[in-house]
Amino acid sequence: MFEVILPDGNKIESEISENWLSFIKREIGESLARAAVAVSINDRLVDVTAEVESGNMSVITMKNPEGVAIMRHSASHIMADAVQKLFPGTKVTIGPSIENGFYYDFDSPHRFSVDDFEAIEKKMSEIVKGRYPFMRKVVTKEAAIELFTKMGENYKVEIIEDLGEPFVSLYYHGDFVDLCRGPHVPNTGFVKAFKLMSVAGAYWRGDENKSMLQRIYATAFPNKESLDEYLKMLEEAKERDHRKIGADLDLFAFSENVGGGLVLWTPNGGIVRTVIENFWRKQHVRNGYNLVFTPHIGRSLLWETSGHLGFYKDGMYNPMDIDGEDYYVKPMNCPFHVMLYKRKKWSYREFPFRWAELGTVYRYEKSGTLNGLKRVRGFTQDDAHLFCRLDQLEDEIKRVLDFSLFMLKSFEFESFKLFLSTRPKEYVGEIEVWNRAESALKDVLEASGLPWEIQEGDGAFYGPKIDINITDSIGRLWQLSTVQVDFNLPERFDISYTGEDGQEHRPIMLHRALLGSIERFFGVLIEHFKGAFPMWLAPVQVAVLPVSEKHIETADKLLQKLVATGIRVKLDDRNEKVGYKIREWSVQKVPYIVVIGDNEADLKTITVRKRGGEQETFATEDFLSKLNSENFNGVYY
RNA sequence: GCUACCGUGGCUCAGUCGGUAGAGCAGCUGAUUCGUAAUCAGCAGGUCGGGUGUUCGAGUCACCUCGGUAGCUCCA
Repeated sequence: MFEVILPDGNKIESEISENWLSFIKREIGESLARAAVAVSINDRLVDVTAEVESGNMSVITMKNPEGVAIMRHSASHIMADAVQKLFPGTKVTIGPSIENGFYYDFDSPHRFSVDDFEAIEKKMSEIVKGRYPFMRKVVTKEAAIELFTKMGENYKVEIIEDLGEPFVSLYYHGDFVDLCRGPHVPNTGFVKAFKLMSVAGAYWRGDENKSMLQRIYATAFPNKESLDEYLKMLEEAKERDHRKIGADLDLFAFSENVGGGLVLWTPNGGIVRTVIENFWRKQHVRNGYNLVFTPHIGRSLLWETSGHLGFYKDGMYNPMDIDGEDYYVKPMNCPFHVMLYKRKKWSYREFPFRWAELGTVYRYEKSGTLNGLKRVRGFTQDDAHLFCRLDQLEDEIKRVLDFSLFMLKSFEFESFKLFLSTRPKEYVGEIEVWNRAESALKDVLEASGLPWEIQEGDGAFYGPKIDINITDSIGRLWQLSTVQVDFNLPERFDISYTGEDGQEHRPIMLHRALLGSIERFFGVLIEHFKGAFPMWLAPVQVAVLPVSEKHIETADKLLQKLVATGIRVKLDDRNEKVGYKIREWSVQKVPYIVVIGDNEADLKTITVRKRGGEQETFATEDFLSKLNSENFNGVYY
């Protein structure tokens, strides 16, 4: 006797021993039975061919994310099957579903390349067309080891041995068999739309000391339409790639003569950065911060005390010898800010301190990890360190969070997700202080009303933290802001203040960055706006185009007015047709283009072409004041 | 750092089986003086990322190296 409770609360009783498929068909409906890819029973996913059991049950179809993941996992088996049929001698390892697709890692004498994809996809289609049922078989560990040993699948054998389970499950489809926990779709015909994406190396078990396997990335969707939609989104992301736009709009550059991961800011990128930084400084002063500056290098003693030389030496560049002393290029600004603190004795009355710096730091990143502006070796943190009393902590965190959201919103990021990382296994400081800090952070998160998640044990050893992620204009998540509590550095540098009681107390230190690094932030901004910066950030805000030579004088008058208003404007007096110039400035994504011809001879009114092509005629003075307000009166220029 | 792939004038790309490089755009010069996404003509520009080797001969093959790309590992 089975009692199956459906999601709507209905209870179905059944005496029949059968599999879920026939149960669903009889008790719920045939169409659902056809669509079912798996069954969730008591929050456990099983095959539709599994035996009916009692509990809370729901049918998983491709409409559920789990259903799609199961289908992708099945697709990875099909891909492994196809690859093994086409390339004998290929050994299989693992092939999970991942976000937006799946992969399978192979060990093969054959070097896979995109040229193989067509053949593999064709073979996969054949397997799909065969509608081979996925069949689960539970065998003993020994039997499985014997089977895979005979097949020469030593990676599978290794997995089974490490599992340490007496029984393992195998999945068959056609003549292919793989060790697998399941579940899988009922048959290969459920995989309807798939595409191989790329091939890359991956270490066996993610261990860089183990052998390198060949990973084939692929994706699969419930139908062709959603696959195409996904491929289109990838296209869109590619078009937005800040490296491409950065070159097209001449925003930044790299030079192999300078070195990998070292950014050259061009005049165009330089002005954007200047505007961002001026805005940043202004807002920091408004928000009760003091601006400080510290050197790029410091003596080894500083880094010994901070612990960087102990823990993060690999990320630091080799020291330079100055008068027989080792000096290091800074990978972080904090030790300098601590030294600013240590220059005198402080009273509890003086807290909190908020010291901010756009500090350029250098860190050794492995060459393979460098990526445009997103991952570089020299970058500028929009850093600040706060020193406060424990009783001020919550307030300060709240201020940072509010400030951070204000900054991000100013750059037209609208959607946020927050993460709280808590105490890891290895930590410094007292547990009560940790608890108090964590609960302060939690309270702030609760009060924010924004979506947040806890990442248990993910904090740094020196303190808990909050990270703020933004969603960009095509839905990608980027981590920008971070606030970290630090119990470690105050201890290491032995900093203190005199309390109300006349005793020395240890202050709490906070590290925080709002934009993260200016370089990375710029990269994210470029992709967010697809290079079409809002007017206040655009390198060139207005282009003035005289129709012919005789209009240059008038155009120049307008130019002078704009310059006087603090607008970044370019006069294009080249001997070219208007259409040609329009095209060039449009491609450069300039917010406003003004054509000056006979109609504008007196400059009373001008016709403005906005980005996107729309035209509007303004009284010149009105246009100037519109620009002025959009440009925040030029205060950030 | 590891694996795979890529590297031809400022940019995008062509270059067959190894026989000492070709186009468009950009640039320059000249003509044209023109109303909202490319006017016409001419000129100049590269020794093929760098190095070594194989060969009578290498952009084309091999090895090394630098840079980049996709991942893996890492990311205080």
